[in-house]
Amino acid sequence: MEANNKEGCRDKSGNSTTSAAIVAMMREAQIQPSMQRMAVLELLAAERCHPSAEEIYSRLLPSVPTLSRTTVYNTLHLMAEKNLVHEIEIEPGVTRYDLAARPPHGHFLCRGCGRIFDIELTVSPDDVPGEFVTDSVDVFCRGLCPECAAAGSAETD
Amino acid sequence: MEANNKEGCRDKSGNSTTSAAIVAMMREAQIQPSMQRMAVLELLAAERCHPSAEEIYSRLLPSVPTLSRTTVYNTLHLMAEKNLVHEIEIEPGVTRYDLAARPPHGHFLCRGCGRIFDIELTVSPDDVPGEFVTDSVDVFCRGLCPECAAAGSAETD
DNA sequence: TTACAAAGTTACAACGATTCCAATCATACT
DNA sequence: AGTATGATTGGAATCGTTGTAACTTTGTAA
Repeated sequence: MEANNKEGCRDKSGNSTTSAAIVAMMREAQIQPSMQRMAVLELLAAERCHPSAEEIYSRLLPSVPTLSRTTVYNTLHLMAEKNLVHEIEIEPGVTRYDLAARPPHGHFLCRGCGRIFDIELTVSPDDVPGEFVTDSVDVFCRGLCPECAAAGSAETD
Repeated sequence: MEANNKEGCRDKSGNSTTSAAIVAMMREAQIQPSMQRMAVLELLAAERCHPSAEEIYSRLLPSVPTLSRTTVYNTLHLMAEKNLVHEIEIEPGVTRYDLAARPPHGHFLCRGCGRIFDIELTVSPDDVPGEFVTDSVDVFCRGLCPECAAAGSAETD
């Protein structure tokens, strides 16, 4: 893939969640709010860039120098199990994470810049035909984001 | 995951595609029809079990003993690029493959038996909101297949 | 305050899917 | 035949993730 997403997460949404809210979320999910776990959840709540475990780890390392990769993985697995986060496997080889406490939405992977966007597009479990018992439905789209599409068509003009 | 899919692919659809048809598909996609590539595409056309690269490799090995894993990967990448096959990343850590020459459909991963089912549920690229240029949309569902759901509810009866 | 159990964290080894690479082989065109 | 091009091969290397055993922290009760 020549796409690059190295610039990191641009989408720092202004709504920074307070530590109190973070702790409340974890208590509700029956998860002990340790420092490390709070750091992970806080990162996920503050930014909307669907980071991978590795990205979470390296982004947290400066402020939590003794942090271990294993702890990040343990934490994310625990939170996924307790439905605090969703796992997103839109790219081969990496699992990305998204706060579950958001309105349901689809995801769009841009093949230009490699970024992943939230889009308002969902499918209801009720739409699944047949006698399936459906826990969840994910919608993954691929193509060009508005920016890259504009840049691409500008080039060929 | 305690789910098992070891039994392999049950869904041998009767419609075995002729070698001639296989070759035609490849010619159309501008792919040289080598023995190895034909074997891969033939397997994909004959069975509807969404095999992984490893599964394709080990299933082909008896009849093509000198086959290399790398060739399987090369072939699948090439065919994906030429839109002869689709990559399905419904499970973490493995890419599965599906013949592209089928009516579009969604996929359902059963957490009971681990099998992947085709379901009649798709989303049109036109439904993606905003200025995105959408190449493809995948719908991935998780839950229990009819068999496992029945077995589960029978247990608790 | 000490003691102890339970839970959480850590570093590192191990694993599996995939990719990389250099060598070999097959094919088609002079 | 000779050569260029593309396909195939096997093995090493990479990368995300998981497993493991030791260590640290926390909570609780003497």
